[in-house]
Amino acid sequence: MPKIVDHDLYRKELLSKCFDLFAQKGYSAITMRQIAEGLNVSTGTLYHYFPSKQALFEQLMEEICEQDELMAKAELEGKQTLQERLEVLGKYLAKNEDYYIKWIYLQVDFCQHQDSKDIQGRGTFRHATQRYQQAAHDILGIQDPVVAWFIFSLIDGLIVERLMDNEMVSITEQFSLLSKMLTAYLEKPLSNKSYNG
Amino acid sequence: MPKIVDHDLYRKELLSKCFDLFAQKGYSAITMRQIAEGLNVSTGTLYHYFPSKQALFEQLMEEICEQDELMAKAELEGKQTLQERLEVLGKYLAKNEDYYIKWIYLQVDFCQHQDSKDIQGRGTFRHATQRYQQAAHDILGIQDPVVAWFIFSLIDGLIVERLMDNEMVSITEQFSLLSKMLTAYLEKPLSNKSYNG
Amino acid sequence: MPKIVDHDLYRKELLSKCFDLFAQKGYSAITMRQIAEGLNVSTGTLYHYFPSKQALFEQLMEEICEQDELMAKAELEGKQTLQERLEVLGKYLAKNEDYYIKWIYLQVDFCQHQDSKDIQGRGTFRHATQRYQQAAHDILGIQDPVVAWFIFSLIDGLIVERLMDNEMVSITEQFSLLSKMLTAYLEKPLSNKSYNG
Amino acid sequence: MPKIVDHDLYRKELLSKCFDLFAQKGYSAITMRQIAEGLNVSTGTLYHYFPSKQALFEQLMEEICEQDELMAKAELEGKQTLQERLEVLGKYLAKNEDYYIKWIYLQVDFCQHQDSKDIQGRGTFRHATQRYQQAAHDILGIQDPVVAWFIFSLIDGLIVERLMDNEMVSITEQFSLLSKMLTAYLEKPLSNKSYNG
DNA sequence: AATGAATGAGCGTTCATTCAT
DNA sequence: TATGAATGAACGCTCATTCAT
Repeated sequence: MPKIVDHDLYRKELLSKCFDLFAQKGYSAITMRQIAEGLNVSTGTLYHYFPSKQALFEQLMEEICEQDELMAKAELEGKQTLQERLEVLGKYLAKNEDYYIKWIYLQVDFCQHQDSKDIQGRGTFRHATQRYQQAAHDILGIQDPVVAWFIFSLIDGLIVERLMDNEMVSITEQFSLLSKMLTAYLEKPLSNKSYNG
Repeated sequence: MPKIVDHDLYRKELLSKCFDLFAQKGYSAITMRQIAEGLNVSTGTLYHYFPSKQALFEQLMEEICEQDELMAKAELEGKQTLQERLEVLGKYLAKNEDYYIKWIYLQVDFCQHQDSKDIQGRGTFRHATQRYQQAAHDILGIQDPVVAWFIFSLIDGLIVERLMDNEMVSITEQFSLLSKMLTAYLEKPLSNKSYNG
Repeated sequence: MPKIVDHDLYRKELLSKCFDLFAQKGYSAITMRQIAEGLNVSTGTLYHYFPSKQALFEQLMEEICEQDELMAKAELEGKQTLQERLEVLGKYLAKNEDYYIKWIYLQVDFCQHQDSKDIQGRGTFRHATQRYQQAAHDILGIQDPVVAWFIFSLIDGLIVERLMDNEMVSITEQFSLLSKMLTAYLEKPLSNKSYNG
Repeated sequence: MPKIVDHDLYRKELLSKCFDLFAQKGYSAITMRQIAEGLNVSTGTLYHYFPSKQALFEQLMEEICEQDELMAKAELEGKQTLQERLEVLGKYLAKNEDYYIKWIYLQVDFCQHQDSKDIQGRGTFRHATQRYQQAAHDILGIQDPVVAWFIFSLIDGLIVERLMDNEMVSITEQFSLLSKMLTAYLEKPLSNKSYNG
């Protein structure tokens, strides 16, 4: 009888602990030794669960994509008006700013890393993009994809500004402005609402 | 001492050629040898002009910050209305999308790198942030800083989406929407225009 | 204690399956994991039967030495004339060329490995050498040790040439020549037959 | 101006010093660090001259093949009769036994290593084989290829026996026997001299 | 008896950096 | 000024071996 360990469960446990490590130093800069130390295991054990640094990173991305979606959905459940939803979303982002800064770090790393290496895991990201769009419908109740991507882009941009330590930008403040702009825009009776309407 | 002039000139020349190299692979992943090769000089020569990889990177960031601001200003010179300016800015960004994707890569790298290493060059970035805000005034003619940062954040976010290869997002389209939303919002007679307006 | 019997039997069973594994990759290049996989057991089980990689290898050598001698004897049983015996031996070697190539690989590995490491198992090989000489008597009916070692050396050399993928060398052809040369030499009435008579 | 080093010359110098190192421990068992130490350079320098361990080994093989041929030719130059040549060759091999034991170690390593890895450098060896055959003509003045390969195989086999520390085998003694057998065989008037003679 | 998770030293290789020329 | 040879610490990864189960 082997040592009783749920291989897959432990793998996921390790995975979730890697998030901060990768985000803080970046994919290339962090070493497997540092990750192992951060996880309180030996390098050998780390390689027992993940075949390579790249595989570890890709598995992490996938895992986080899933969790991120679930978290966002859970947060917005039951909110009715757009204003209400935006407010909740803004507060949620502001509260979890640190998390989303790390998340952006990871995503940018992933893309940079994808550009130069073999095009593994491209599917993962495509998939994520589609899910995000779907999430826009589900979460915000917005039909127009241009508006949906406007909001998502703004969110990304706000996180990026915060990541750059820009203290002039407040997520809640910006969400408040977004809410007003959106209201003004959507209420305006005349003209087509979006470029390709 | 005419040599000094040559030295500095050549240094800036090398610097500008480093942009793509750092952006494509990331700070940690690219090697001094690769940079030297890309610059068609020996590693010795590279170290003759830059004391270290970190210094090279920091000098590059500073250089790009300056150039970026100049380019943006030049682009928007003479435009009068906000709509006109946004349109020109959107087209400019769309046209130079690849450049700005690289620019974002660089900035994110820089921040990640700053977080973990000695806090060198923090000044550089702070400075840049202030300049950006100033640019909002000068370039877009927008007084309200919240609105200015809204636009800058959106721009960052759009670039990030493009960087992630999100083909659902079109910069010009989004700028068109921004223009309309902004118009609707600013025209609306009632209520205060911004959170802390 | 019937378990002891099983244990030893199973150990020999595993041992014989190791032959190809060591021969194909070499002592240093093959890993205990690969051996375990090749034997369809876990590394733990492998270590249950053999205290170390080195011990496993040494036990293998001993085992093969014994089997090799038995096989050769069995093959030549009942042959009367030298010519007849040489022919049978040549055919046998040609037929089992692959086996003897592997055997040479193993022996060379063993010696190389002996030279550098602790001088364990030196006895094994000495022993084997003496047995080979004895075999020359028994198997070929040759009294003169110089001639006996001539033949053994030639066999080794032919295998080495085949191992080096030398397609110009045919074992049967060479044995045919050996037979003729030996006949011519032994028939020649004059002079002492070997260097040190 | 760079440090003045004849890159290629130094490379060959390092190469020739690697011979013993590889021969003593075997390709897989010796480490690049050990080689570097043996060469009195850093691992970095070693990699400056050789792109990989495999490449180093292959270059070594090629180098030794060339030198080996030259040495053998130089040794036998001017000898007239076959007996004389065999005697000289035997003495030469006996004197350089240690060298040829190492050479065999290297060759066997190379083949084992070739079998399992990419089939690089196969050409090298084929080439060497042909050169050896050519050498048989030039060096020994033997026309019949079967006899030529008989002698080469015997040489290989003698070296292998010595490598296995078989003290019963003396190279000069065996060469003396070879000489006599060959004389007896070649003098014998009747019958065809060799298989395809 | 048998498993496979765990370890950490050590592997082949790379890298920022130094320095003789 | 400019070169590229040299260094050795550190990288991603592997391995023989141990041990809890």
